[in-house]
Amino acid sequence: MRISTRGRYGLRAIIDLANNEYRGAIPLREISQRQNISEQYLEQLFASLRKSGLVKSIRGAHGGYLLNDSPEKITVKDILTALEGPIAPADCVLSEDILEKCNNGGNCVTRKVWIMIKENLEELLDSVTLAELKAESQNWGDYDQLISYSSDMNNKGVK
Amino acid sequence: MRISTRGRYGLRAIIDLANNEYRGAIPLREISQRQNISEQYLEQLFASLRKSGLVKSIRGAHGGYLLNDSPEKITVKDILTALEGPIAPADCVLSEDILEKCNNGGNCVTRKVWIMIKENLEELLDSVTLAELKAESQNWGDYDQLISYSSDMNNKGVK
DNA sequence: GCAAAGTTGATAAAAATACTCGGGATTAAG
DNA sequence: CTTAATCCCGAGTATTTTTATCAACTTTGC
Repeated sequence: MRISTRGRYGLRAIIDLANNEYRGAIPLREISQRQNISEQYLEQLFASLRKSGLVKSIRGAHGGYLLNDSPEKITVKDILTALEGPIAPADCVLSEDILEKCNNGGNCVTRKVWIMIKENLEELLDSVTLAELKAESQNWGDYDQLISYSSDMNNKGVK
Repeated sequence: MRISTRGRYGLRAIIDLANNEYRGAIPLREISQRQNISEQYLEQLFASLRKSGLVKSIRGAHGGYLLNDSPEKITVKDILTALEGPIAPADCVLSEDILEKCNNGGNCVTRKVWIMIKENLEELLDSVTLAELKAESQNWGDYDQLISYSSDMNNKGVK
């Protein structure tokens, strides 16, 4: 039950963006430096965020990324789903197609457990918005400083 | 946010055990056949369950496994934790030792999210007992038949 | 035109996962 | 006491997933 670095870095990165976009489009280079995540990896993460419609990009010189919606409308579930794919403890709760391949046809005790986990987690993550995380991070004073260095253990850092 | 096959197979296996132990110690061979999980893999899973005190073993001919406690006292959290390790979306919620290595010293918005997930999940999983799963599976009639073939996608089956 | 930025696809390295294998120890039954 | 059934344990391996990195390309402001 771990969240991969995609989700962990990505959430940090989009909070960083939310905290800075008042200045206009934010290039990944900036986020990379503040969050100590390689620019190239961030590119991958923001590609996912963009395809999910959470951020929009402005190309060319002085370009960068902006939130595509107000932070109040973006939830942690949106963000983690964009980065890690659907919340599904097991494949059989992912889609009906896959469920059909299962000989139990859904009459399976364990499946009920996976569905319970999925629904519980979705509700929880949907209840927290990016706006709340942004506000909270700003309460601590200089947000950029606080999370300047990796908060995650397996961050290799920018080279 | 996936549960590995250890957790998925293991939960099925211990439900199977709960459903059959009224007959005495159940050898893994039996569970292996009913659940279509290789005996050798089951050995690994039951080693974990035994070390966590959830099951006890009887060695020698006519040996096998028994629950070490009444099913009412065993929760899904106990089972999944035994099989997959502690529920921790990120390392920084795992132990104080690891947290100390984090430059933020815990003042980190994302960490709050991971703690929230952890606590929510633990409470949820602790609220479901093996007794409940057992009862539910028996309501469907012949439990053994119903879950005879893998309910999981990446089960290679017994050779 | 040039430099700053996003876009894309390939690929490589590392880690975790999902098993398999072989031998050893224990014990009930005949 | 022998045999077969069973658990026990440590290695080893194959596969998949994760975590990146790289290079080439496109877009655009100045």
